[in-house]
Amino acid sequence: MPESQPQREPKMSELDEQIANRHKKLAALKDAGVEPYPHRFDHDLEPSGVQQRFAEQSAEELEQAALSLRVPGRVSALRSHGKTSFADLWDGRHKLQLLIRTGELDAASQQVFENLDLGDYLGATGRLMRTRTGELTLAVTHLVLLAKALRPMPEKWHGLADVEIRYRQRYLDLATNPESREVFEARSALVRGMRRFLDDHGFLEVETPMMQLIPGGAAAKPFRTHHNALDLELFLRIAPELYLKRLLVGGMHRVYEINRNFRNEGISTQHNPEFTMMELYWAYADYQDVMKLVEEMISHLAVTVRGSAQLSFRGETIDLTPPWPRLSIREGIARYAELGAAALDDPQALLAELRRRGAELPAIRDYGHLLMALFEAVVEPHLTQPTFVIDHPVEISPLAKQRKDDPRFTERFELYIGGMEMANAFSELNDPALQAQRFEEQMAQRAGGDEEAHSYDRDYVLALEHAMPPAGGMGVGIDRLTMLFCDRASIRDVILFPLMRPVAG
RNA sequence: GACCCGAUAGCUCAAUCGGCAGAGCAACUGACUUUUAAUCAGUGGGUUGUGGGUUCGAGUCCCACUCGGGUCACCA
Repeated sequence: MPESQPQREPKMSELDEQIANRHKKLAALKDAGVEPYPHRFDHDLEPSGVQQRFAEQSAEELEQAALSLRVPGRVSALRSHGKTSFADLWDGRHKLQLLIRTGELDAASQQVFENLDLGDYLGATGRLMRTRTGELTLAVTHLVLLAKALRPMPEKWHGLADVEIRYRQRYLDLATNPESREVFEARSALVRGMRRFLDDHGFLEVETPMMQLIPGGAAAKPFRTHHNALDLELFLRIAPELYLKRLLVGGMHRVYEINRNFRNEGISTQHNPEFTMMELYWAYADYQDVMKLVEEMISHLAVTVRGSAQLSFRGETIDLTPPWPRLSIREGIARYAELGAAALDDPQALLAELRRRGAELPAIRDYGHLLMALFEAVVEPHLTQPTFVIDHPVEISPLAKQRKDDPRFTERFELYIGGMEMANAFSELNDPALQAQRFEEQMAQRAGGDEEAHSYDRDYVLALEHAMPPAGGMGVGIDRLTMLFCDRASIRDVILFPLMRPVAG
């Protein structure tokens, strides 16, 4: 009597039981001489390719053609009707239905079929046909196992919804949620389109150091690392800027780089510690030229990647048709804070206005920092449609040229779209003495409590002393641009493996 | 870093006022020769994130912790 057996096995959890079942099938296959993880599979098309190529073929045309195809894919559904079964092969984008008549399979194929589980990779050989409901179907003559899945896949209908698992085990997200895969395909198309656009405009793609002695080119806290052989403290770059501008000195007059930057700061829906930036430098141009270039580039990419210059983002329609409005820092504040012209020039009035609004006060309270703090508090929330915010204060723009008509401000722009800062650009400062002076001012700010003030890079000043041509330069956040293009609220939805805290234990 | 919200079967989700922890898919057994979220009959599967507490009784209330999401701060 089974219930009287004292050594009865303890009950297995559901997951353990499913895994055990799959291991049993794996063992059965091995016993039958089936290789469960073969090295390769000669195939004609994946399911998407079959669907694409034969979409227009009628049942009669397929019957006449009597095409034999070899198609690989992951088994995503299994419908058994006794002697006839249907399986779906999935390639992450489309499925191809298999028709399997168990009586008509050879012995090896029969073994594979009897030990099949959802999630297994399969290679099917058969004749392409349409069922009486019109479904494009491969009538299988031979089956090979390409890889055995030892754990169950997420449920087929709802897919994987748990955001934590989607980020930690992105492969499950990609394997089950087509809309997630589409985001990363769009991201790839975006980067490809950007490279093509820049190449077509005579820009040369280059690579500059990711490990730097002095982390320059931006205001941010760096990650530290160490080179053993040289016993050297190094920093992961926060920006490639100063190296790319050294290339301008070297006569590479149109360069760009698309790669990762690393900033040791908080994580949010718009921030990942490593993120992708496109930076370009363009000799003999200034920030006005760069504005025209970037509005042309982004609107062009929207049309080629998304099919329209009008994008839906967070429930609003964003129109990327150029030209985009230019809004100076002071104009913006005057418009949205309704401060008089006199107050705009008066640090005390700016401080009073910040206090009145209960806004965060900057660590450094000079004119430029106060003006920017007020801008961020009152203007930024309004910047849904593409807007070039221009003419930033010199105190926060140590790498930019000053305006000739008002040296308190620089020839700089930040591009805002959908409330996100998408790009940052300026007419590049190339006067070595002035640059040295700006670095000095940054060091003073650092001493004054701003941990993220720029570092003094003497080697960069040395390069400028050899003459850097006048140039416009720009950085564009690729992740955020992808968020805009794909209407995603979080940067984690456009980065394949966002940084996550490890699970305890 | 602060605050708010969340975590239930492999997956997607229920569970009324604190009163026997459930469904669908998936798994397992069986039926079925054109289904496609196949269908039908049956079976198994839970330390309700972790650790405490209150209570006759906790998925539910309280405290702490872990992880995640969101907002703010910082920043691109």
